[in-house]
Amino acid sequence: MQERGYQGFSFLDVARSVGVSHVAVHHHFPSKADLGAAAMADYTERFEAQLARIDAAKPTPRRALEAFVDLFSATLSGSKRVCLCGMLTAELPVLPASVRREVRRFYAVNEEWLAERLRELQPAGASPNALAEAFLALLEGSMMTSRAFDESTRLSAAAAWFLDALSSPLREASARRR
Amino acid sequence: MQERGYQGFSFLDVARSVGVSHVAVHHHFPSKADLGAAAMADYTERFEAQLARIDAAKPTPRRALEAFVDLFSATLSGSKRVCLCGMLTAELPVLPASVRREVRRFYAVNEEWLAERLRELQPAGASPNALAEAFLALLEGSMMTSRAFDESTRLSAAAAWFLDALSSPLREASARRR
DNA sequence: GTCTATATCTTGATAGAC
DNA sequence: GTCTATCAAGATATAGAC
Repeated sequence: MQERGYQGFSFLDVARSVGVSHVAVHHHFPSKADLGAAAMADYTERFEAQLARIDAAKPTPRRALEAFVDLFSATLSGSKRVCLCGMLTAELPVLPASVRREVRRFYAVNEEWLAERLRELQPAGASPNALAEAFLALLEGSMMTSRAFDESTRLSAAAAWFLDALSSPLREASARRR
Repeated sequence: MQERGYQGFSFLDVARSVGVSHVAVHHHFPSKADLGAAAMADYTERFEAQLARIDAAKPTPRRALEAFVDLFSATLSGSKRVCLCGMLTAELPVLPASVRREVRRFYAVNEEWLAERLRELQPAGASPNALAEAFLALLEGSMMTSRAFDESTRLSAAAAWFLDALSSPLREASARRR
């Protein structure tokens, strides 16, 4: 699903990767919507666990955001896989409602986490919520182009620029002056 | 293709929208790869024409970039369509080589145009090429989330933030000081 | 839980008539 | 250029045995 999308994977693909018949997969996930929603829900759950792991280290907001970027870099490195949520977002109009719901939940969870860190980092700038949305969109987008060109620098460079623009003390001064 | 992707559209869809049999479509575009590559090539060509239209007005670099953003906003407004290139980028691993080639050409054309405007705007900052890549990724990514949440503000807010962060005089000062 | 067998549908693609 | 007819393949899904 992360490589070829919801429309691009089949029960047979899953079955082969596990070494069973495709009927066995149907037994656990009756419909493709069930399978897709379960995969997305599991993905979000794992992501939440890693967010908790980041928080546990009590990092500065800036370091927390860098660790967040690393989650995306790790997914991308050495594979054709991008963030499952980014992949499914592109296919949203064709997704069953249950899968769509899980995709939106991923955004809710991550944008909330990001907004909290951004609030600590730059309380006087643009709305933390808007910044969180833009940052996540940038990560998802640059992840796609990174894969398309097989250049992992696209993701890391874009993220670095964003964080740099954010935490520049001059920019904070500019925000305060408004 | 802009709504459901390369995998999500069929010859029958195209045929119905034109009012002919799907065989007639095969006559003009023998294979699906031919159809996909032609669509992407046509899309890039139209985009190039609009870039030329922007240039013809001799705008400031900042205004030119804003006009570029408007091209994306216009595509998004009131439909479920996103940029064809963004859509196909997500599906890149499953695309025929001929289609993939056209997708990459879209990036080459637009990133070059953007880099030129960014070079005029902020010669001392981060590499214009890297900024162009990040900006395009941000636009493609926020276009996806705009559609996913039916909130056109996501695209416009993200673009505005980027341009604002770029052209801040304080940021230019910061760049000069390095 | 897993299998074989089967049903049904859609898709990309071709043959050949008009 | 368009049509009807047809094909082969793959996908989702179910029935029923083990």
